[in-house]
Amino acid sequence: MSMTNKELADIFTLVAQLLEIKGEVIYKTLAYRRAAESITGLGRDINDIWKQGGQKALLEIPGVGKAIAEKIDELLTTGNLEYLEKVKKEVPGELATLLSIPDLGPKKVRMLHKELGILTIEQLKAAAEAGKLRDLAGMGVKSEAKILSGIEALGRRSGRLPLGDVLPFALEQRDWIRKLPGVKAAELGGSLRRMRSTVGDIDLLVGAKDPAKVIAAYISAPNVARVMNQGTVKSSVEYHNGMRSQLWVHQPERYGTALQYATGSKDHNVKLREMALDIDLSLSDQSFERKDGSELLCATEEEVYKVLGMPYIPPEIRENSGEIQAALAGKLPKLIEEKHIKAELHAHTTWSDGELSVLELAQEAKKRGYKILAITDHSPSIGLVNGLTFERLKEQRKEIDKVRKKMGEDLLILQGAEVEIKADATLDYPDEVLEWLDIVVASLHVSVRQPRAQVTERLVAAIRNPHVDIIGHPTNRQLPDREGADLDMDVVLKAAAETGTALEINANPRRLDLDDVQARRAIEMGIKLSINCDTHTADYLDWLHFGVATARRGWVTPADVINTWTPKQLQAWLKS
DNA sequence: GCCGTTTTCGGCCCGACTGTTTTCAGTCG
Repeated sequence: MSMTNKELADIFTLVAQLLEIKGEVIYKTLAYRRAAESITGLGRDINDIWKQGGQKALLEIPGVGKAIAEKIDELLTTGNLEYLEKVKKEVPGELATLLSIPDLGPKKVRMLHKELGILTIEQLKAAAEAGKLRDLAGMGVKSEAKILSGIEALGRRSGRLPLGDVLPFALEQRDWIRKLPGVKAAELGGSLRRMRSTVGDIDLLVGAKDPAKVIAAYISAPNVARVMNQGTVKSSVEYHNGMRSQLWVHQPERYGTALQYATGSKDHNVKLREMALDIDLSLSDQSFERKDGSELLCATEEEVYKVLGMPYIPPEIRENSGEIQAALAGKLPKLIEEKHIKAELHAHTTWSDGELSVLELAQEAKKRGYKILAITDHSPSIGLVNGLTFERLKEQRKEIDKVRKKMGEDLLILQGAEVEIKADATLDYPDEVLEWLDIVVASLHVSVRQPRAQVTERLVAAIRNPHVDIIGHPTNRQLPDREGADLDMDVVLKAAAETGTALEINANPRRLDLDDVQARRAIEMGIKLSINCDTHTADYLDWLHFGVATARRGWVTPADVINTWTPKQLQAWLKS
């Protein structure tokens, strides 16, 4: 029985939800949740760990102990989990879906089932409309209405959005708040600040002397559709575009603990709080509180980490995945920054489906301080994008030569191609053409749904071709919904490590492919990465920061990325 | 159910807001 990490994690999440509804001790449900999250973020196929080391190897996964290891073993062996079936006899599995309704938690779900026999969202809706909920213990007219509007909201909202869809709007809101009178500081928090590839709500954190004034302005902003919560410390709103934000306001002298808290991740924060307790301090978004009740205030995040004996940890890696240990040991990586990038190595022109001429693209690259630009138009097998035949490649070279003369020494222009890895695992150009090019990016666009072994073998064949320098957007995923190819990443990474082929982090916020977890594994294996915008118009180059952020989340340093190299270094690497 | 340079047993993060209570429970982040 083969199961993906996600399928496995979903099962443990379901177990956690049902146990919660059942009223099991919270720490047990927490344990299942932690295990589920850990398996999701593992970055490697759990089947491989299991096949190689059996149940014992599974214990190496954080949050997985004896009991859960046994259950993983059972699931991978039989595809079933007896324990889950047992739990379902006590708590019907359907009840878990009710938890997706806002403001409806395990306790209320249990009561709704016990008192009214409600199992599904439809039944709940009918009961609420019939006014049957208001008489239940602890409920009233308002909670009834809230549940109804929550059910409606479920249909409207589609969960997490791609980072690229949210960040520009969120930054506008942040900057608007920064200009409010009395605001000393304002920053994004949560998964946005950590630059996760998808985000839920917008978290805003403000330092100001008069919180009431800030909150009043926030909830009455012109783009606010409705106020969801309103308090003296925090409030939340929904905007007309359907996005939601929540805002915390703290005194400026407490801004450090508050921002640290609001940034998360939750697991990272829990770890910090545990560490604080070890030195008799209780850490909250307000302060460090001593045993005698006195407070230690932090106006900056740096101070928070200093109190705990650590250097500042960049938000992108605050996931409790080793960063705290690294910080304590003085071994935090010096993460890559946008300014380190000196090359765009994946760009399309009007010769295929780009909108800029070779000259215009070169001028854009120079404007942004780049030293190297690779023109990598499509190969011919993808009909729609006007891919180039060898004849047209030769014509294109003439134009590139002209632009080279014009740009002079300032910009090294390489003629390359984004060559299609075809469904039969061959490349769309013969070796003679690939050799003739200065640089070759090979990518998957078609037949991505092939079975795992087949699609993996396709990619490995491309990696092993000596003329291929970079694998573009390796999985071809599209956020938020289209899953990438079902690659055996262990095999892919091993091949890339052996051949010295670079793997791309595509900076398009709909792609971010490789993802952060895969990128981290890649560099641990010594694989070089290439961060590219896959430029089709000038705007694409503005996406670089998304690619850099994904790399930072993967602990990537400038030395891991070929786009940081000088022209000389890059040319030497291409020759080798 | 997991976990351990003060523990293999006894812990396991902290606070705000809402709606229902008349001092609190549930939910959320």
